[in-house]
Amino acid sequence: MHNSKHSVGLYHHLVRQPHRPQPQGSPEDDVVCTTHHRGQTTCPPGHPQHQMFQEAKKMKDNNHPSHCLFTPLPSRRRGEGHLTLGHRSIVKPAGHNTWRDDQPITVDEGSGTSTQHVIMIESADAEAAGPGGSSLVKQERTEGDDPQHSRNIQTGAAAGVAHPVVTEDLSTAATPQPRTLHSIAEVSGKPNGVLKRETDTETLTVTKRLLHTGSDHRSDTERLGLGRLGCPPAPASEYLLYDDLRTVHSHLDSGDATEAGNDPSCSYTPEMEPVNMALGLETQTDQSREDWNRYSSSVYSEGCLDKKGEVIVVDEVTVKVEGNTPPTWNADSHLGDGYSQGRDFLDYRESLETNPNVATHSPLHTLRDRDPVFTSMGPSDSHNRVLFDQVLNSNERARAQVQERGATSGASKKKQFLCMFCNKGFSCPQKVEIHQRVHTGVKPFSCAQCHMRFAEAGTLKRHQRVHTGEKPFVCHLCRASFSHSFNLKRHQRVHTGENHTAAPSVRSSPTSTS
DNA sequence: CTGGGGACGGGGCCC
DNA sequence: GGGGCCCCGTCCCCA
Repeated sequence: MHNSKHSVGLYHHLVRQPHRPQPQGSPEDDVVCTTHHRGQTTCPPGHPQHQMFQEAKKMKDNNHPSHCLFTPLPSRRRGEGHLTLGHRSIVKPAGHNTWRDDQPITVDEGSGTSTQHVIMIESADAEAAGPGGSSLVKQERTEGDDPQHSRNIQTGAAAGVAHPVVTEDLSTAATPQPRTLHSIAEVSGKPNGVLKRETDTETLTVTKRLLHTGSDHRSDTERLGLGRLGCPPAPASEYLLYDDLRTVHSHLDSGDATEAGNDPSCSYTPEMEPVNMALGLETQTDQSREDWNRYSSSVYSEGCLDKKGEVIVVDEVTVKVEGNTPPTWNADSHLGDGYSQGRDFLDYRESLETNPNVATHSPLHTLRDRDPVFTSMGPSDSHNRVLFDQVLNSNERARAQVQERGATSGASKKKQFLCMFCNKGFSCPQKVEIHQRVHTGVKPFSCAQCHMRFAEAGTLKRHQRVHTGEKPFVCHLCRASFSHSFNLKRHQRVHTGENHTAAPSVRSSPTSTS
């Protein structure tokens, strides 16, 4: 099974292709729905992921730190792509099952309505294109606005500067419409950057993300609503991302690799709001939102502020997305290989299959129980449903087994705080919160020098020795110094002749202890 | 073999 | 005394 870790924004569901001529005369600012080209051995030239891969490679070749690809702080600080809405609805013209040509989209922003034109050129075979389908989307803004704004629309989609997300048309989803799934893609971080994608496939291919919006210019901390402990804002500003079982997790909001590549400062970081992360499986019913808020609250409640005000910078959060997909349709799983650093993400499905607590903690269950899309699946989706239930049932059985074991051991008492994703137990909630960043990709700690992000404060502190050149760990035998304590210890094995590979690992993987 | 990030456990401090 | 919070040490892994 392939596990890959990406920063959100690496793969963008909708990616602008500014410099590639489109086959149908699409303008240079066309937005392309990036999906998976199943059955294709090579990525099509226009495939945004292919492009991003190339651009990322280019950046890497130019010695851009890899993280720069995903850290467009300045753009964020300029306010580009910030969403202004906490909630919105998009009205699809009646009688249209799909968006085509230049249909205006009315975006009800609550305070006003703007009209956009979305050109969607659906792929010939949406399903063949993989989850999410493949569509060319052009959007125009007819509402009078400044050119810069329009530019933001265009770039925001690709750059992920905004918080490109895909939302679900709840009003539509609430209505039983089997075989048709809806999603609204937030192309830009601004209200005008909205498109709606609708596929008529019979497969569950929804990639939906509810938006967190806020095109304000507050600091990231403020925008995130982080309080003293980085607590999230009220539920009204929450947003969720959820994929269905078949949705490729690598439907990431990409950065505009082209722009990023052109930016010598590596300042464009297509990051998402922490809560936009591809946790998948969530829906925006009130109940589930509340559940998620509880979760996200815990996620951001710890250590997100720089108490010293010097080096630990709270900023946007890089979100990692679990890129595993079923092998049969994960045509793009390789795309993340060039970018990931550190260990791979846990495979959600794998964790779900082994997670005994998934029945009570996994958003997957929430999805099944509450997601209007999920529940609206028609008979043709029964197969998916069966598979899904099989997974859940196995999880429940495992959960019961673990509970039995826990009842007879003291471990359950000592590590009573369980990760909602992998069910790993921890001794205190803070540990869980930190641990869950493994799954969520939340990295609240940003280096002021290089904007690298870290999930833990200690890691940032250690990282900064890279900049300071401090190497406090000195070998007393050879005077070699190291910035990393373990590197010293490892180095000393050279002197002792100890085979560092001989020592068995006592650290268990996050999935092995559940 | 080294550099460096990810992840986690443990301990200290404070309330 | 217990829990929350934070820091540090440690190990793993990859480049």
